[in-house]
Amino acid sequence: MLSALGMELKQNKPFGSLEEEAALSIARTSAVLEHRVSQALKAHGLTPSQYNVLRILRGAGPEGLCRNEVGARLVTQVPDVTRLLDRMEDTGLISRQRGSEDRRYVTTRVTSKGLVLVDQLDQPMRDLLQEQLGHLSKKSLRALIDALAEARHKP
Amino acid sequence: MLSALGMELKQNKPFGSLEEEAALSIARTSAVLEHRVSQALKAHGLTPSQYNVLRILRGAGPEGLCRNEVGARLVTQVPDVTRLLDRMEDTGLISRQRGSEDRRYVTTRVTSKGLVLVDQLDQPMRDLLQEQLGHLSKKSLRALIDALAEARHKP
DNA sequence: TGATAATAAGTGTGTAAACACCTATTGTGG
DNA sequence: CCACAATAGGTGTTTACACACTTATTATCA
Repeated sequence: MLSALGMELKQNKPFGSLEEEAALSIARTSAVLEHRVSQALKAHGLTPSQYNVLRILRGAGPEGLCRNEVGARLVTQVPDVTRLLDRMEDTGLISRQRGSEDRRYVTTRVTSKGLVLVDQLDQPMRDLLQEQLGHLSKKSLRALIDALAEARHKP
Repeated sequence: MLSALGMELKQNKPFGSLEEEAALSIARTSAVLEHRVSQALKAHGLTPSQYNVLRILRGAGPEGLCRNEVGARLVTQVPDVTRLLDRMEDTGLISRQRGSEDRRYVTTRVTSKGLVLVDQLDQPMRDLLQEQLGHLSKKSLRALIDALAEARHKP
């Protein structure tokens, strides 16, 4: 008997191990969920990373954050935060200001335009999340979150 | 008290919902795992998608598969399978042959060079998988796989 | 049978990712 | 104090992604 994922990928041989099936399940699920999010954000001219930045900067408040802090808080690491922020500055969603005491730092802040956009996206994103994962029980979600945390933290 | 993921992302406010935490956990875990795989494959000049193609074509055997079938079996969908295969044909890992009965089809097969490479990668990839997920119990893995399958299949 | 739909594959183009390398500024120890 | 490491940020370039559009071939059915 084939696993659910095996059938999805038209695979006609079983997985080599539970670990392999888990790894592929994680990758597959992430891709499926992110694709939907990406589609929803595209209507507003945002990529998932850009949306993530907006949320991070909204959370940081008026003091803003330096580039590396933004990068560290991204759910999905991107190695080129500079140009990610460049693009967002070009579209007026964020502003950047070179520090005065320590001139190495550049403080990044969300603009009012960016704030309006991210606020406006809260409800649709919540709805999308409910549509995607709302059918899972609290217990399933908890188990999922815990198992994933365990997977990320090697002993 | 903060969740584990919350601390990882230096987030100072709790998640809005369990669903949100689950979605971010999935994305985060997938990114972390794939990054390691990507690093390991880079030494052999492969991307994760290319490695996936090699495994798919090895599984398909000598009859090969047409482009769309390869695309359908990819764990992470890519909208441009043609050029993914182009690059692999350029590096001699796969071969392509226009069909004779139905000339719309192009059959893609793994070459002996590609086969050697993918065979050679089996053990290192198994080792990496064990390193990443080997510390999870069978029960945890099963729970994870099941919860992810549930997440992918909306009611 | 012949217009038309459906299927398979490929192309063009703008955008973003990935990686190594470079510049500017500040902190530190001899 | 000054060489030098450390930190913060940016640049250049190659490669890959994503989307819409196009071509080629076969199936369908009025």
